[in-house]
Amino acid sequence: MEEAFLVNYLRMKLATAFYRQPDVVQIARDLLGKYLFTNINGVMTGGRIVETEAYAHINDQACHSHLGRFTKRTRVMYEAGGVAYVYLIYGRYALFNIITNEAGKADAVLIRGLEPVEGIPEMLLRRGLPTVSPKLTAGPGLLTQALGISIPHYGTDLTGDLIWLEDRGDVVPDELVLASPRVGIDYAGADTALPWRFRLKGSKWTSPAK
DNA sequence: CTAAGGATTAACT
DNA sequence: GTTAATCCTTAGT
Repeated sequence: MEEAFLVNYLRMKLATAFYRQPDVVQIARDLLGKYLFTNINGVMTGGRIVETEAYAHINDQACHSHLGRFTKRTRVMYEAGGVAYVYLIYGRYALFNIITNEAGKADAVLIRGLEPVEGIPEMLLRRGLPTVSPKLTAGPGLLTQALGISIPHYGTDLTGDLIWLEDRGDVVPDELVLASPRVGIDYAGADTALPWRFRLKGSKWTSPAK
């Protein structure tokens, strides 16, 4: 087998077919072990996804697009799967979500934890940290800082060369997946019991939140 | 443990 | 048009 082919095979960029699958919960689980990269100002940074949460447009009050809510902020959620939904929370932190499903079915997966792999010196610089620790990328508002993702990346096509995901042949077996209720959504109306938060068992790069 | 921070949104006039 | 409450969190006591 040609080496070039092998490298290509092991580093396959996720295509629209992946993002447009109908089951957002399944996608959230399958994203564990995938790799998220950015190439901003010619600097590549990225890592392995170890924590996600699913948000569905139906039967899910916690989802920004629930019951067809369509506003300036939620507009991209209604595009076909494979674009970035970035929004600001608590006035400070950008959170990165992947839009899934077909156009009009506004599902999303929030990326909450990342194991740093590529461009670690640049990530440290962006985070203002001297050494590598879970404070680098363990948390949804932290990994966006480390990767340089912010509000202007709202709507970015995830099959392009700015922000993208790769399957590197890393398979996470079910026994290493922890499914639990989501974080930070216990406000009026949200179903806090749904086990739609997925974590890689034993990873120190999952978010510290309750 | 708690304060911070600013956009977003719903609820008003 | 305006106001007030809210938030898929983090950093710092």
